[in-house]
Amino acid sequence: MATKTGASTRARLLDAAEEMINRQGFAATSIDQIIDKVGMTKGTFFYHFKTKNELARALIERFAAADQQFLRSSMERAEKLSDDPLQQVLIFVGLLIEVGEQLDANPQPGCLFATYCYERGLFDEETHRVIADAMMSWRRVLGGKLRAAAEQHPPKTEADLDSLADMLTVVFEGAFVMSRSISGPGVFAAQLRHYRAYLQLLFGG
Amino acid sequence: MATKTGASTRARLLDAAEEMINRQGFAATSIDQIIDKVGMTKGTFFYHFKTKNELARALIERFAAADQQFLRSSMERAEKLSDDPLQQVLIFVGLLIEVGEQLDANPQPGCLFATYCYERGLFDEETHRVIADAMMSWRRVLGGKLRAAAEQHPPKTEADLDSLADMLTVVFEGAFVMSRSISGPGVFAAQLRHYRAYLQLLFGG
DNA sequence: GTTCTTCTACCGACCGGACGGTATAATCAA
DNA sequence: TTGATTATACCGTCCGGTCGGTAGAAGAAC
Repeated sequence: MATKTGASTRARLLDAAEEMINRQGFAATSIDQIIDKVGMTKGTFFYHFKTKNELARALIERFAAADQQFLRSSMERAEKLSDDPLQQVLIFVGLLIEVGEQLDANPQPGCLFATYCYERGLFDEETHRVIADAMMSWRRVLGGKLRAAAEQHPPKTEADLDSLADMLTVVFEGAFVMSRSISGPGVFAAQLRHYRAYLQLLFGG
Repeated sequence: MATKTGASTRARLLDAAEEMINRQGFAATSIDQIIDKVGMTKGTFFYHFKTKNELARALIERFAAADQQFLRSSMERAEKLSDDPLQQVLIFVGLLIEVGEQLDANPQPGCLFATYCYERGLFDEETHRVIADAMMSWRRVLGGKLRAAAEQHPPKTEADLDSLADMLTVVFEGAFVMSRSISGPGVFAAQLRHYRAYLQLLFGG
């Protein structure tokens, strides 16, 4: 069917672009390189994307959608496994540690959010907003849980719970930089375990 | 004096390049843009740097040297203020929090290490090694202190001290991403305070 | 059931300009 | 004079983007 091939062609372009942008950034990834990789022509590319920057937006929207779905499904899983908000958070971080272990097995894991934010000047406001919204929703979901947890388990130290929620994102993004810069085993898993240990110590275990 | 102007010319090129690379990345920063900004010509640029990638290496080496000096001087200051290794670490992180507050006042703070690692494919092995060495020396210096601290104050939980040292770098780099992506006050300071709180809880205080 | 039209999907030659880089002359202090 | 430094003009390549066109499926009309 016509529509089917069209959709898969678009997806293949997005896949190729994401992989190359991950390695060398957006500006250094030319349209020629992308179409060469998937064996298509320029006409095809510009049929699916009006400009290179529209590709960028489509990419980040796809990435953010997957990110959101992962956030929600992981939190739902955690909620099914315990009724205590603190335990839910710890299980949630535990699920992320599993993902971290997969990332650690990857040769060069990358996050499109970070890639874009280091070439920030190239993208428009709407693209920036997609990234900001994604991060804010992690803060909202995890922050809400942390507040519920704090009610039942008063923290040992005064701590701002929004920035504590942000810290998960911060650790994740920082781990990307470190795992790319130095070759060592288990960066993500180790860092996320520290974050979990902090939560355990803070809320008392 | 000839040498003097030469040196300052070179430095001005490096300054301009760093600022623009910070905003839009390396690939998207053209030599023409750099020389326009400082009001020079191409001949001048290529007298000082054989290629664009040599500029990249000079930039990262200058950045890494400053980073190293900051690491050593901060640790020395901390060592003068206390004899207890744990207190030294906590003071050290406290000094970083002060730096974090300055970064938070900045409109778009950036770290060249992270910028390069998100355009990794563009740089040669030696450039990568400069970054890896810098991160390793943070691990070495802070990790050493943490081991000394752990002897006198046994940690509440089993914790790998190298990755605990790495966590400072991780938090720092992650905070760059977050502070660029969402506009909110005090990202660096808040995140580094969480790191310090973790250390305090872990080693008991 | 064959003609005409329309639509999606794709192709590849081409354009102007920007890119990294070079060649070489001019300037100037010591 | 010499060597460090700066200016100007230029080169070939690659860049993002345009454009005219093709193939083929799906209707619609008769």
